[in-house]
Amino acid sequence: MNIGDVAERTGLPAKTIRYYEEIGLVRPARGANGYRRFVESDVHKLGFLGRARSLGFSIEDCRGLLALYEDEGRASADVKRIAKAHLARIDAKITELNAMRATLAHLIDACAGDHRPDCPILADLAVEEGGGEAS
Amino acid sequence: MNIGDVAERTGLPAKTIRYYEEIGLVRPARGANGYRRFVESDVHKLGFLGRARSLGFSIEDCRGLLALYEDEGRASADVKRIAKAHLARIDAKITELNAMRATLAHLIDACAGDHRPDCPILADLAVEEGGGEAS
DNA sequence: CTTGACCTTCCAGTGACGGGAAGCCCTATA
DNA sequence: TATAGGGCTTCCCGTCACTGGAAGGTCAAG
Repeated sequence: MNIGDVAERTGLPAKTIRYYEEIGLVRPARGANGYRRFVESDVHKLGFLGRARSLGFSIEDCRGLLALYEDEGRASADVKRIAKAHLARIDAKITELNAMRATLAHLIDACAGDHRPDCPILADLAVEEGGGEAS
Repeated sequence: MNIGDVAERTGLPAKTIRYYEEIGLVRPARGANGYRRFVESDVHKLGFLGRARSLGFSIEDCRGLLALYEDEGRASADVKRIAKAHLARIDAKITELNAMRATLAHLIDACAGDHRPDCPILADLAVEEGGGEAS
């Protein structure tokens, strides 16, 4: 199977697949013409990678997960540890974004949004002390 | 004022301040010795930038906000538009992260996390169709 | 035999900096 | 006055996970 077919089947761009080979996540064989020749297990691995990436796992996480996936004798605890660490990062990011969202929504709400120059958004960004309190 | 003092007062690393100059967000004067010489308005602008960045505005957003900030005759609607677009991006990101979080939390919950190799997390990543449904 | 799709490698750029080297400048102290 | 140190300068590379594009080789169809 050529890279184009694999791209279609996995939903990953060909560029991405080449990149994954470059960093050693997959090792497709090569045909006499120099083309990459993918077998089913390559496609399967790339699908795995695509789904793990879409869950926000980093490339290094994926490398670890893939190694565990291919290790028949792994302990599920090892996988769970990686997943829990990632979940914690997600939670931290969500918390951060929620805080931003609250501040920003408050400022937007306070801004008339008309032709006049008065703007609480800019006023808040201009002050030295952490503004944004609704008091 | 030298860059070190400005870094301390604004909380921005000196590297970041130099970068902001490089991309034209600030234009500090130069002393005879080649050192950057910051005046109060520079410090104020950098503080503005730091706060806008901490709210997640992109550099290009910041450039626009800064221009509006310095334009006495701006319409608050222009500021509000930028802020609302950013809020929408934040909301999209939060939605995406919540979806990830739900899937991941579900998988983690289903994983025994012991010495045995059976692992729903890997099983889900291995299948072709979008798994993770609690059904 | 040509066209056009597909494949290859290599190089550069993204966003927003951070690390570190090489070298100049300024001040304080011996 | 010599020197030690800290701060400042520019420059270049590295980050993360790709993406775009150029230049050129390969293959199937007409």
